[in-house]
Amino acid sequence: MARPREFDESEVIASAMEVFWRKGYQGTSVADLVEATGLQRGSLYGAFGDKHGLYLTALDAYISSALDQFSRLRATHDDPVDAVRAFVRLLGEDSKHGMGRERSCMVVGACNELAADDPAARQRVQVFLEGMQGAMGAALAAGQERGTFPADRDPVAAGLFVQASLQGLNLLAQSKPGPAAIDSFVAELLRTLDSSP
Amino acid sequence: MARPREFDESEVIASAMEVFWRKGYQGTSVADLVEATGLQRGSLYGAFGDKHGLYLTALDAYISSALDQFSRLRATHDDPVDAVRAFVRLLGEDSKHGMGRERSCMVVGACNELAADDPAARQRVQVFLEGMQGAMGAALAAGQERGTFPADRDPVAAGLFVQASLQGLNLLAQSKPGPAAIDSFVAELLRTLDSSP
DNA sequence: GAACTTCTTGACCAACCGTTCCAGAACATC
DNA sequence: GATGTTCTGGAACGGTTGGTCAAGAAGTTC
Repeated sequence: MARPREFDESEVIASAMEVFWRKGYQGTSVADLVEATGLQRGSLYGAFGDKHGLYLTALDAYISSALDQFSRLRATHDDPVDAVRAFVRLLGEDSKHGMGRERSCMVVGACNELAADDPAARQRVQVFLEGMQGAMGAALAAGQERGTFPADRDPVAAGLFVQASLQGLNLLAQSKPGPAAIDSFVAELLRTLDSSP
Repeated sequence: MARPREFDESEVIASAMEVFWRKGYQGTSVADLVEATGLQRGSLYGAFGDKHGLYLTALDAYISSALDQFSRLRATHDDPVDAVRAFVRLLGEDSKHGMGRERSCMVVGACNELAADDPAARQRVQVFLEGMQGAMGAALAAGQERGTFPADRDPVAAGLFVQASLQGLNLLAQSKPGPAAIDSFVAELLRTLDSSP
C-alpha cells in the first residue's frame, strides 16, 4: 500500500460528466476537464486512462442515473402509466429550464457524435435504449393489467415509441422555439398514451 | 473580368455537405474538406470565407433540399395526409439503409453540436423547424378539409409533434437496434395520425 | 524512522488544427 | 500579344490538441 488518492472518484466523474454533457466529446478539451475536476492531467490520465476512457465512464454514470430516475418514479407512483407520464413531463420541464443551454440528453450527444465510429460508445447507447425501452414497456404492460393502459395496444412498441420520441425534446430545447412548443409536444406525446389503435 | 472558377460551386457544396453530415462540424477537418471537394485550401477559403462559412452554406443546402423533398411529396400525393405518411415512411427507410453509418439528420447534428453557442447555426435550425412544422401543419389542416385527418385535432400541434418525434429515428438508426425497431417506431408514429384525441 | 509504493504536479512533446499568404497559372479584355 | 484580374496550389504559421514523463510529495508498512 501507498499514498491514497486525494480525490473522490465519483465527484470527479460527476464533474467530467457535466462538462462532456454540456460541450460534447470533441468540444471538451483536456484543459476543460482539468479545470472542471480540479485534478491535474497526470492524475486524470492515471485514474481513467485517457480522455476517451473518462468520457465512457461519465457516460455510464449518466446512463445509470437516468435509469434510476425512472425507477424512482415507478416507486413513487401507484399507477405505472402515471410514472411514464411523470417522466415525460419531467423531461419537458427540464427542457424548458435549460432552454438551449446545456439541457439536452447526453446519450443523444454521444449518439450523434461518436456512435457511428466508436463501438464502445455505441454499445453504451444501446444499453441505454434497451434499458429505457424495457423499463417503459414493462410499466405499460403493468398498466394494462391494472386497466390504465389500453389492452389492445402493444406495450413494447409503445415504450419504444415514447422513448424515441422524447429525443424530439432535444431539438425543441436547443433551438429555443419557446416553452409553448415544448408544452404542445409533451401534450401530444401524453395523448398517445391514452388512445387506442 | 478574369480567370473563371474551375469548379462547380453547387457540387463543392454538395461534397462538403456530405462530409459535414457524416462527421459533424468539429469532426471534419479542413483536410477532409480538401479531399472531399477536390479543392485546395486557398480556393476553399477564397470562395466560402472559412470553415464555419462553408458549414453554414452546406447546412442551408441541406435544409432547402429537405423542405423540397416534402414539397415534392405533397405534389405527388392527392391526399396531403398521405404525403405526411410517405415522408415518415421515407425517413424510416433511409434510417434502415444507412444503418448507423451516415444517415441521421444533419440539422439534429447542427443542433447538438453548435446550436447552444452559435447563433447563426441556431437560426438555421429554427428555419428548418418552422419550415418543416409549417409545411406539415398545413398539410394536416388541408387533410382536415378533405376529411382525411380527424377534425377534432390541432393540425399545428400534430405537425410539430410528428416533426419533433422523427428525431427519434436518429437514435434508432445510429444505435443499430435492427430494422424491426425502426418499423415499429414508424408504425406507431403513423398511428398517431389516425387517432382522435 | 527507514523503505517502498503510489499519487500529484507541471513542464514538455509531437501532431494536428484552422488560417494566411504568395508565387505562378489561367483566363478575359483590349 | 500585352495587360489586368482572379483563381489555384502548396508552403508556412501560430496556437491548441491529447498525451507523456520525471521529480517530488504523501502515505503505509514494517
